[in-house]
Amino acid sequence: MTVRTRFAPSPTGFLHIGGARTALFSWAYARRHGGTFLLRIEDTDVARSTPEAVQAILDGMQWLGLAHDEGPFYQMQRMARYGEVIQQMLTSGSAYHCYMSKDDLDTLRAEQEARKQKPRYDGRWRPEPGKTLPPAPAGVIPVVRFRNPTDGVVSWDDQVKGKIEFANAELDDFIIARGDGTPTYNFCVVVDDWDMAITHVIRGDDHVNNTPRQINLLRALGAPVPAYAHLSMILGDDGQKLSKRHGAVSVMQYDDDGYLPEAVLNYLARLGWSHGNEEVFTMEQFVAWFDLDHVTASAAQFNTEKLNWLNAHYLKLADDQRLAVEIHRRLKASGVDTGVSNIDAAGIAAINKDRVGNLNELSDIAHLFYVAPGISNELASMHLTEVAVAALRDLRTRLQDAVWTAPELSATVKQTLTATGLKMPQVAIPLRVALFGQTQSAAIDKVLAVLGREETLKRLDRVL
RNA sequence: GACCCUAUCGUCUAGAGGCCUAGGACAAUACCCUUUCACGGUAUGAACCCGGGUUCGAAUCCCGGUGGGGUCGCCA
Repeated sequence: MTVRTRFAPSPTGFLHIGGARTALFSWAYARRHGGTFLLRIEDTDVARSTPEAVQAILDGMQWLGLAHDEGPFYQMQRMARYGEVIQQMLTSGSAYHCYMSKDDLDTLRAEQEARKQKPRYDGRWRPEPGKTLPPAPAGVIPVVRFRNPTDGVVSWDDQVKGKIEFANAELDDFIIARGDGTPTYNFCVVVDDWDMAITHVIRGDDHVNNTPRQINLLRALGAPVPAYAHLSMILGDDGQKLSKRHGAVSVMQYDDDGYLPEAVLNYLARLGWSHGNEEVFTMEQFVAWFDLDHVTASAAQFNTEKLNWLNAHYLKLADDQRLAVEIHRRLKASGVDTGVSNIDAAGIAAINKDRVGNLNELSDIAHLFYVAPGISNELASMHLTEVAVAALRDLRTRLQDAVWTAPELSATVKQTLTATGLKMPQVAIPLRVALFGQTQSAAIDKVLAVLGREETLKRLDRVL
């Protein structure tokens, strides 16, 4: 049997971190078993679905590098098929028309809640042997309800949570088609998973309660029941649940915030899944190791600090040319023209990538190379003392004819040390202030090498 | 309220009855390295929710409690 998994978001917003992990696990499971991963857009909520959201989801998936093998399928394009199945069910008696109005339904639910009961449809239009149904009210367009079994239990062996069992008595006859004929979620999912031959449904925890309904539907249709794996939810950094109002952000926000996709992926993989003590691994390793047995059943709290650590780790490993592209992109976005200078962004990346936590910090440093920052009075008076300026003057003369490589520049600075009798920090710090308006930078010889002779002398002359 | 799920250091987790005086990672703290800030290295502190069982033996199995979460839509 070929494994077929799917990621089925509804296009009512961006791809957030929880959805991204669900997609990642579905993708990995298919890859792990040489199967097929498909993307399905569940857009039957016409009022809330937007093309922008579809694009946002596609963008997020692409940024993460989670490629689907089939799709994207759009449920709105499958209406004919849904109508056909509904008609079939109506004919076979596994579904029926219900003329109860929304108002009556609301009243019924309010009464049930007042009695502290579980709100549910009371089956008044459900056909039963020997039961006489009221005459269909004129002018009312009925909804279609599924005739759910009333006895027994429905259970499945959840691939992450173990055996889960529901009494059919707990389930009511849910609506599968609205008054306007459009099918509803549980129904579409079932028909799609069936038609698309999905073997493993990997989805969020919030669908556990839909599963017994979907299994009953599948059985009524005579369709095979796939394996289910329900992933527990991801809580915010503060332990609170993520919501639109609180903490739920688009995966693209992580791009904006300077995270590398491989860091986000590695973090997400490790959030709720483990492989012994492995913490840092490639996607190839993840795919080779991934299994549902080691997915945690309980909710996990998002930890930005650990993500930051992974991001810093992957930054160190990242190719300098790739980082150069990121630097240009980010600087350009903040209005800095990097074209006027011949400073090599890859060089900047090479000497700074192991000192920063994210791409934005790297870009901020790069900014200092492209545009000479001002020097605050405070720093000037503290570091550009008479002694320091004299040393810088000495250094300037030597720099004039120095061979412009880091080792040679290091030697040059040391000559100034010898000449002035100062210690390295006594020269290096004023030099940093003169060059960048701040006291910290990467190793000063490397910095000079990247900044270049012309720019270095120009900046030095400002303070001499 | 009903139903369903869940519970190991602050956080993510290892752990499938003896290997556990509970391991790793992030974070924290200390020290080392050092041309500043970082990086890096080393070390330290830090947890099995509670109560009953089962068993020679339980973090691991069972029951109950408590905490947390999910669902109860003509949303998905």
